[in-house]
Amino acid sequence: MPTSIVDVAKLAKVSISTVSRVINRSDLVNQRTRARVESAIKQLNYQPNAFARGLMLRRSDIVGLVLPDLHGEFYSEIIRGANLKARHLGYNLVVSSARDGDDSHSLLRAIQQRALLDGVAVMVSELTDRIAEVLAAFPLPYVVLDGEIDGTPHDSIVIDQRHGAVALMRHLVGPAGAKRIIFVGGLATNVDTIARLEAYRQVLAESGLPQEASDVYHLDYEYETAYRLAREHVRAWASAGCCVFAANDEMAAGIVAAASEAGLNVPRDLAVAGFDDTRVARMTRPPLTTVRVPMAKMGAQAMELLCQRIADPQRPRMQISLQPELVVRESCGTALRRAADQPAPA
Amino acid sequence: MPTSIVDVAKLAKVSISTVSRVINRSDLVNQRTRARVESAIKQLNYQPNAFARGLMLRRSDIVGLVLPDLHGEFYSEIIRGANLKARHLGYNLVVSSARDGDDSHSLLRAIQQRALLDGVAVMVSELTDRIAEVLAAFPLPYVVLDGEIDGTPHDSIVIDQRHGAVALMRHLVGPAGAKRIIFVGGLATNVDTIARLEAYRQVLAESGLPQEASDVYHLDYEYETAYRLAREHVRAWASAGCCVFAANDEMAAGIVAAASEAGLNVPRDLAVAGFDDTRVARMTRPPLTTVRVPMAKMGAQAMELLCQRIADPQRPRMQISLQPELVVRESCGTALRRAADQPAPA
DNA sequence: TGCTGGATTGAAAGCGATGTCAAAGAACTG
DNA sequence: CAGTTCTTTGACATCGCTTTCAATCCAGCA
Repeated sequence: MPTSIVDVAKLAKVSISTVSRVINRSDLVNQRTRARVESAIKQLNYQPNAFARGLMLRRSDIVGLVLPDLHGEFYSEIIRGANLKARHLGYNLVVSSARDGDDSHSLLRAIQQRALLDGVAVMVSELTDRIAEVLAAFPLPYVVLDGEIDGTPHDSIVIDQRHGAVALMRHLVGPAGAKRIIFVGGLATNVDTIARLEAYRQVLAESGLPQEASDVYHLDYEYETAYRLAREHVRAWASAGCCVFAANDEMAAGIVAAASEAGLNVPRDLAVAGFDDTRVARMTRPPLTTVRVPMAKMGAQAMELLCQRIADPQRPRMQISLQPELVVRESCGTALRRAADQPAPA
Repeated sequence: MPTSIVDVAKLAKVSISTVSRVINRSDLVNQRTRARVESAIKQLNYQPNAFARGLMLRRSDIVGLVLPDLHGEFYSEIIRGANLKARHLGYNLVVSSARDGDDSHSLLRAIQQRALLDGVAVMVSELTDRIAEVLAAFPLPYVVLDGEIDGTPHDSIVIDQRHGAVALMRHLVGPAGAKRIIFVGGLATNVDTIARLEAYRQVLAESGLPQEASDVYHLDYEYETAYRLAREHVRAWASAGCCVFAANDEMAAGIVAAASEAGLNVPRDLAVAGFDDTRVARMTRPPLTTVRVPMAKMGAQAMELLCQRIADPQRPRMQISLQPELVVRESCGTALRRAADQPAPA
């Protein structure tokens, strides 16, 4: 029922080839003919059929971004960066989330089955063997976001978490002058927690601070949980001259809240640091010292890499590593300050 | 280069018609033949070409969701609800954001131009004439999210903000016992702010509380701004027996923080209410009384409506109105409590 | 044996675009 | 004016699938 190229051709009294040329801005069509065709197109409100077009061209100029979940700022930052870059590169971006009653495996399959995309960037919460397997047989150009840092056989963008966490820890033992550091992380199996915990241990070791197993807590990345834990410990921590390194900003915020309620002054009595530099980091009093993970950049780089792969499927795989950045705010007692209160550059 | 239906047919020694039947689970193909074809498909790792398929079927089973922006929890909630529902209805959902160097108009155009979608749900920050015009000429089934409540010529889902704000205000003047209410909103031109402010005025009027122009502040929905404002006023507000109605949770959180710092007890000295019931609402001490906007539901309803429209393009337009829900937590002094601390049902 | 009819299968006609190639004029050269 | 080139146009094959529609096979039946 919708108008096709044939209708336009008829109305303009030309062949479909000519119409096609006009659409694709080929320059071998006469000015007057072009005008006639264009007016016919307008008159019929004609839109080329994308399926037919894609069938011939074998491309849609659309790339996908699959995230494990759409909650949280990380993801919207990634999307923002990816979107912008994709558009610069001449692609449209569509986003899909994997969770919600469906695991990433089956999502990949869905996309794979009816791929109308030229490529996808996938971020998975865990790069399991199953998923790796699916990817290996993936019929589409793809890149992996935040994959493993060591020789995966995929194009990927990785964040050097370890590096960021080390920087933060060094700040705590250095300028912030911690005598003892409490680590509050997520589950012990969580890859992010693992990386951050390793950095924690490394810096404690290299600076000769005490490493007590009881200084490490494994929670669930939630505000409320950290708040409850802190309520029981803040006084003890404060009197022991501790700093707290929370593995994300939300937990750090919960700890700051508990400390304030206990009448402690952050950072004087208890310094607290977070991780991720999400919106919450600026929503505590005082705002949090944290580590900014360059999410927007990650999205952008992913698109860049993806488009290179689309352009040249033979190109050898690449891994790009991104460095997080230490953001010093008032929650860790120090004179150091940085012009870091602006949103990350796109 | 990728395998096509012809390759499968050859390998299985059947015609492409038969392969097609197997793919589409037609039941008029012999068991043994089917098995042969299926094994060939597996062996070749064959995936039907989605363009060719779409060209014939005139559908892709993919629907789109276009949001003005992907920041914030609203959006992820909408996406969550929409995703789930879309899948139930047999569609895949892709999401696109409109902002970021591109206005929604041009995004719509992009989608429109190369539509591979069966339909879209669009949410625009402002339903300007320009956009309405684009929509009117839209060649695809679509629904509008959070459009205007009065007779737009589109299928749309609207949230009855007014209703929610009235419920909250009545709670403040009733159980919370406010003598005077401060309104902290966004820009005076913002549609959300306008609706909430109207409710504010209405309830003040009906309950005979004072309406001072100076009790209404127009900020920018940001935590920091509200915090700064509150720092100057909280003591005065508290001693006047005020409640604060902030037009979103972030500003409410900023106000709570300022009050706590000033040594005031929330809610005893100053009651504060927010709006939206975002994650932040549970990240203040005490947690915020607020209004939950049923975002997930909105997404789901949008998909439902969209799919109905796709199924029957002739169906008359529909408007669906969704009611927000008052969520009472400790930030407004009251004995009233509700089982409202769980995440919204999907 | 010859027919009817159900179960399978294949041949071929699109779907709506792109792109190749040749044809038709127009313009230019000798 | 014939021959050559350039510009502009149209015919038609093609992409990979779905979907008639007809053909084939074989059982059942008179």
